[in-house]
Amino acid sequence: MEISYTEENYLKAIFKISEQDGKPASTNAISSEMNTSAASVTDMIKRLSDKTLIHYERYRGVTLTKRGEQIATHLIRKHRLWEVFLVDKLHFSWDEVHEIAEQLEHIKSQRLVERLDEYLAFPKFDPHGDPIPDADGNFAIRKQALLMDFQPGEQGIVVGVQDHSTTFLQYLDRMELVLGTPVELLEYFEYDESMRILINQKREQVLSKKVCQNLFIQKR
Amino acid sequence: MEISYTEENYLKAIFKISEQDGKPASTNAISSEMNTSAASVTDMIKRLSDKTLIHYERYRGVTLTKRGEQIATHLIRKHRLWEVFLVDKLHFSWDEVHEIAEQLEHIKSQRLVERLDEYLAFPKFDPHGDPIPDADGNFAIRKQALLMDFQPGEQGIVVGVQDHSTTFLQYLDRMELVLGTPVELLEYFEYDESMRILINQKREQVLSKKVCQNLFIQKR
DNA sequence: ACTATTTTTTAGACTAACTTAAAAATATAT
DNA sequence: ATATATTTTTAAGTTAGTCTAAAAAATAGT
Ligand SMILES: [Mn+2]
Ligand SMILES: [Mn+2]
Ligand SMILES: [Mn+2]
Ligand SMILES: [Mn+2]
Repeated sequence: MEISYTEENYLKAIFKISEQDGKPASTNAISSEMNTSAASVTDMIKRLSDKTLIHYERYRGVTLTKRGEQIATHLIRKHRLWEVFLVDKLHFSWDEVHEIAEQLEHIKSQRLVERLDEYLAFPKFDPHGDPIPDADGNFAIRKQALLMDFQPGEQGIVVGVQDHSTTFLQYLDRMELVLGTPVELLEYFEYDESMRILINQKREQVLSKKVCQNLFIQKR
Repeated sequence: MEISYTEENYLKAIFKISEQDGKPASTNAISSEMNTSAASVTDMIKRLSDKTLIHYERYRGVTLTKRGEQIATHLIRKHRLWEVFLVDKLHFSWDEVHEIAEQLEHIKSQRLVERLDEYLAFPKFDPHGDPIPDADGNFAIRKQALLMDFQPGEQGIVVGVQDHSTTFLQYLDRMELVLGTPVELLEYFEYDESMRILINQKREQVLSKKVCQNLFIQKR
């Protein structure tokens, strides 16, 4: 059965919401994620349900079926592989690639994904530190924590971001807090919940609460 | 103004027909190229005309405006660059790439095209020997002729194909008549218009009329 | 338990892109 | 020149995806 560009985006939205909230995706949550009206969502829900891509009970929210989830994770796989391609091969910066990958993820060719994966040397994470699911939809798991939850003295390396906005990514570039950078929490200021950290074992920097809440660090 | 995926394909079809026939594209020619009904074409012609992408007089056929032609050549540019990528970098064979490039040509990102072009070292021809237009829509010209029109004794190298079908491309692979192969016309048989040629200065081969009509050779 | 608020669905309507069937215009052939 | 054939357009209708406004159901607050 053919799945349209739009249907694919709805499946991806439902996957994202379910993952974030840990419960069925509500009509409003989907409409907000998709920037469409709630009525349009109800409409699409019927279509996806007819195609057995989602489980749906009215007023109860939706969850993906096995097949729906497989399509969603495959889209995420393609999205993230293309982001790796754009950054590693075409030298885009990490704040420029998402929009293009949003288009590229819809290219339909099983063989293309496999060849691309191989060409990129089977990457496990994308340029933002997000895991790239394998062909079966399994995501690599990594023990990571928000800088927010660190105690003074603890060390680690930057491995990902919660916020994917251009402004945040450019801010991190400016602070030389790219993926792989070693950091150590020196001091926590209760007053504004900011933190003083040591970047790359040589430069001290105070980071705001907002920044600390959006930076994933792998402890060492 | 936004141009849809479908509108892009119509512009490309009109460009192709005008180029082939050297005259305005008729409704029927477009419907045949697009695999849609003539009525659908008339419908779309109105939309494209409203957007000033084509010149249109009813019952007279259509031609592209400057802007319409610019969009069409830019699509061809992207299509052929992606084909080079697929063959050169992802090691697809030349008979597998067209379908995927049909999708990739619609990815919208000026910067992506530029980076891709650079990454591929600014190729001037695609894997089928077709010229890749530059950013201004100018095609490289190469003096080439169909093998059909050669005289016994003349030599040259294979530089392109007229027929892009999978079966023809696979036939050429089998005959080791890939792009760049030196050939010499040894003998012409009037009976069935077939030709005996020397491939790569070592192997003799008889080619049918149909093959000779679809193979572009650059004389030397 | 009832009322008020929020969420979701239904109803009705629009656009892009498509179809078939019929009508109109153009081209061709004697 | 007129009849015939071909091409193109018009008319009417379908589907996917969208919208706004109104109705219905579920949730929350006292
Ligand atoms: Mn992304
Ligand atoms: Mn990413
Ligand atoms: Mn092609
Ligand atoms: Mn080609």
